[in-house]
Amino acid sequence: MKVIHYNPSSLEEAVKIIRDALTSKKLMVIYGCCTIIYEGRGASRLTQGDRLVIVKRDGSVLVHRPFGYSPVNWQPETTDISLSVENGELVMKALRLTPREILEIRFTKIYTITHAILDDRGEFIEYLSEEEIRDYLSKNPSTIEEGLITIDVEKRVEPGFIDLYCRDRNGNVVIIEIKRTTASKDAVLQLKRYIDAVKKYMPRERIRGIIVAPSISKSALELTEKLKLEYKRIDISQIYKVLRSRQRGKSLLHYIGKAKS
Amino acid sequence: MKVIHYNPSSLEEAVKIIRDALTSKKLMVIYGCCTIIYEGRGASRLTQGDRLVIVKRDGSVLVHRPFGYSPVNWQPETTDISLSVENGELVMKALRLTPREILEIRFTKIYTITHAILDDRGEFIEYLSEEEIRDYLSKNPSTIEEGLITIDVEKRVEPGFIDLYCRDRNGNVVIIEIKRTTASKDAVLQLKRYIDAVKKYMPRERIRGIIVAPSISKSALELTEKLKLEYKRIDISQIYKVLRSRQRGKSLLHYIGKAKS
DNA sequence: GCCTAGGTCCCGTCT
DNA sequence: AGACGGGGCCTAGGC
Repeated sequence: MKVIHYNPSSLEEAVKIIRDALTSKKLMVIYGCCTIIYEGRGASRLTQGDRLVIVKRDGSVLVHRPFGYSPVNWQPETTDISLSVENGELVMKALRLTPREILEIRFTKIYTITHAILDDRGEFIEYLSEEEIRDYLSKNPSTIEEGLITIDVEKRVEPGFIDLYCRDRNGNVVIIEIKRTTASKDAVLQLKRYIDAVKKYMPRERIRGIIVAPSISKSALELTEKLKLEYKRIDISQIYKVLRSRQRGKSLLHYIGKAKS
Repeated sequence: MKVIHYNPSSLEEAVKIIRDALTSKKLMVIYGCCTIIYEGRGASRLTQGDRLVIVKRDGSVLVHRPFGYSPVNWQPETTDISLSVENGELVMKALRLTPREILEIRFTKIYTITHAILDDRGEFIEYLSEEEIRDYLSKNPSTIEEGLITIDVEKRVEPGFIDLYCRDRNGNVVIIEIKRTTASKDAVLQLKRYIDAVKKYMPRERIRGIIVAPSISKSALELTEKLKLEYKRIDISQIYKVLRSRQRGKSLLHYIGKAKS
């Protein structure tokens, strides 16, 4: 990777450098003093100050202030970035079509521009996404309850997708909603919706519903009881350990996340 | 703003530069080749590649790949960033305490480091947040329906907060749920929960529920009808114009967002 | 294109 | 500290 670094002496020069970087699809970082206008789903103004502006090769634009995780303004993947100099300001406009939104960055001063082509073909591997936990539990339903049998995974019903559609040792239908983190009231209501939908098709069957999560909020647990649903705690780090031991070679650090039950 | 730019010739030199920038609370941008390990609420690995790493003065860390809005790995506001050189790699560890999470960036090569103190005291002004729309509608309930009177705003009931608690021209209680963008099924269910909660206290009254939004999804509209609720479209750009005309001096661009009804 | 659901969501706010 | 809801959420997947 070769990083090229400029201290443009004028905004006109900066325009040339930025235009070059855009056409050659480089990643670009600008330190500059700017004001920002955004209009689209919402609308905002940011008065003058020093910021870091990042333009990526797919046209995504990020404006960062000196603190905080989130960009103060942004545009995800724009096809259309225009540049001009107006009234002594370098104006960069990033237009997005759906939804129709415009981000306008007006630089009064550009301190430095760096750009480079990043050679990034790295593989991103995620462990213990909800999907992975669902896969594990669908193959090991006894983790949830002895005698449970998985009938369907991600079963489509009217309101959405049922994580696990099972039957218990007594032959009852059991609908399972999995959460990777603390289950909230929303999760319980989601489960209730699925049960109501399934009940329509089997009005005479007893249908159980279980929230499966490492922890649950107090009000969510109350709601669970009120709606005659169940909550089953699972140990994520336990699943993690089992999966790790099966994937020898992929050595992982000790799992440090701990959720309360 | 003074941006300082380095091309460190060794990882040891890079450590010194980064440590300096950290202690003087600067914003720092690193172009480097690295692998990344994250463990916390989830866990991930990213194999080797060129990336942009940003460290802000509050200790937030962002790792960006050459495309996309989202950082591939991150840490929002860490108190503890440690640096070392191990086996020919510069290791930066950012630790967060609640939730307990660790981000480990292992650089095999650092191309450039820039850092600066950004003087950013700009004011960020947002227009038409849900709160602003709610304020407007509470003062102008006839926008929703002729004869409507606002009784309470953000009224606390068991499941949460009712946006607007009103009475119509016939004296019926009207519960209003406002959405700034397309209303989803969740919004409709939220409204239903509020109505059910209020019905407990006034079992004999007729209680109407209205979803107020610039647009609504097809299935949400069906659910609205099924639950005998109502949907009222509002024109955000109209409210925008009225508010703009009242705030003379704050000239705004023409509102470009258009949501379907 | 719309809609649904997840996310290391982040973030503010309130208890 | 947990809990709850909003966000220009973003992003992936289905239809």
